[in-house]
Amino acid sequence: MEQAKRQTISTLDAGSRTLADRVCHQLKDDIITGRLSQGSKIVEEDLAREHGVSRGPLREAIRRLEAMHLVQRIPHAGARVVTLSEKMMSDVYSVREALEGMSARLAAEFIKPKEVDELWLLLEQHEKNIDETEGTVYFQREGDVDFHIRIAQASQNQLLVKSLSSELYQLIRMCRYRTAKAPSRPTKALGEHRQIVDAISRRDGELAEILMRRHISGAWQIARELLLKDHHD
Amino acid sequence: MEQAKRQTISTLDAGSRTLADRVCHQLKDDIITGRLSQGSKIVEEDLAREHGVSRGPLREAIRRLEAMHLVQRIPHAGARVVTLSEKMMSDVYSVREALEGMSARLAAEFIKPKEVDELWLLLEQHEKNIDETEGTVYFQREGDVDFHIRIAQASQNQLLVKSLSSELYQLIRMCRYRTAKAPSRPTKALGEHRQIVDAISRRDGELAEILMRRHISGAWQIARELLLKDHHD
DNA sequence: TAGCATTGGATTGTCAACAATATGAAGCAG
DNA sequence: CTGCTTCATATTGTTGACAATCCAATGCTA
Repeated sequence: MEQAKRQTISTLDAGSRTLADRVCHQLKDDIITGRLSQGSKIVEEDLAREHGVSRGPLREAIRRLEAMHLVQRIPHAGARVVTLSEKMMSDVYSVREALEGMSARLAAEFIKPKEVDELWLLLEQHEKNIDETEGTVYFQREGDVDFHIRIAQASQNQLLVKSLSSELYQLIRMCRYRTAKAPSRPTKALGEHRQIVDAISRRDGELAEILMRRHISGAWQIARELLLKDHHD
Repeated sequence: MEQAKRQTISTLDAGSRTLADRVCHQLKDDIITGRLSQGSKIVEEDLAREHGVSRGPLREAIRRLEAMHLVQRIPHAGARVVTLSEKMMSDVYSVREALEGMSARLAAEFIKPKEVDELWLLLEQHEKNIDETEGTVYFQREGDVDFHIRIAQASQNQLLVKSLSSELYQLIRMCRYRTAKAPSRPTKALGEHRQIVDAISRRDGELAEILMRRHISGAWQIARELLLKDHHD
């Protein structure tokens, strides 16, 4: 009954037991929100002083950010914040499509009854949030990520969960942040989520995969159009 | 004309510019070949002394191995070599299927004419190697990895290349090492590779993806049967 | 003036000592 | 005898100083 405490994934919690954890968490947010601008160079000593830690923990933090694809590092030459070009974002969505498509397929095969119930419950909460907040879809976005992560967990594939939640998740958040001004279409997304859960609960893996891939590739189309519009202003 | 020198991926070359690079490379091989047995605990100071470096570079090496999913680390509790259970291997092959399926699909869309020629050339060399070595299929295995990496590169998706070659590649090698006693079926694999390249060169992404996924899931079936047999001896 | 070697400064890589934390054994209460 | 507490030890986390490397500005030569 106390396994819930141990279950928290280290990359998600902010309470961080170690200095490197805390600095990594802060830097991660700084990069995603743009406080550390894209392409800017990272100087270890400066950042270390700025965050009140030694270079050791900071180096570890940077290495973890590298694993999240948030910084690019070259030996002896230093690290730079990743530049999120349209091409890069396209790459991210492609990988997402592949990984989450497999997620949905496996989830249909291996999901536990309890997890199905929890998914339906989650979607109900989403619907309420949409009705209440109407225009303010920020919470919906967080919930959206939650939804996708839960599907991955339902697949019972630990490597998939790790790849998505630890390695790709932050990059996805960064993409979202750039196209956050979108009016979005939470209702449509919710409907698609429902279809996916429905397919999964009916154990139709093939359909679940197709729906999930269409869902993600659709999201990319919307995001892409937004980027093009931004280019024209 | 000198871009070829710079093109070498840091995670692949053994000549390593930094101590952490070299130690990481050595540890990686130690884990894959079993010199560091699965599940064994990793003590920083011991390994550092053993490899003639300080704890600093060794810690970095371990963190990189963690990013390759070769070791699991718990704060303040230390790191252990990953245990490659059948379930774990199954997870790896599922992720491979998703990622490399997308690779093939994108390659069909974006591959350059020059790369198509190089792929056909590669397959010819494989055929020669099979004829010459007959039973000794070790080189084929190396070449096989080369084939899959090249498809990823042909997809023009940098994230895909990185995910496969840096993060998953070593885990795949480790799986292979466990099922290496297999008589394998290089000729059959070669035929499947041909089909895949054929589909790609005809720009049929959908088919290329299906063929690639079937190819990988087939390889897993073979490997799985081998594991079951091993269990019975 | 253009091109190249040199050198100074900045930045990363490496080291060894110190502090914080967890693991396991021993002792004690119940 | 069992379960908990306490404490010693081993191991990881952190720090600041030192060495190796790279980058750019400077001056020299043709």
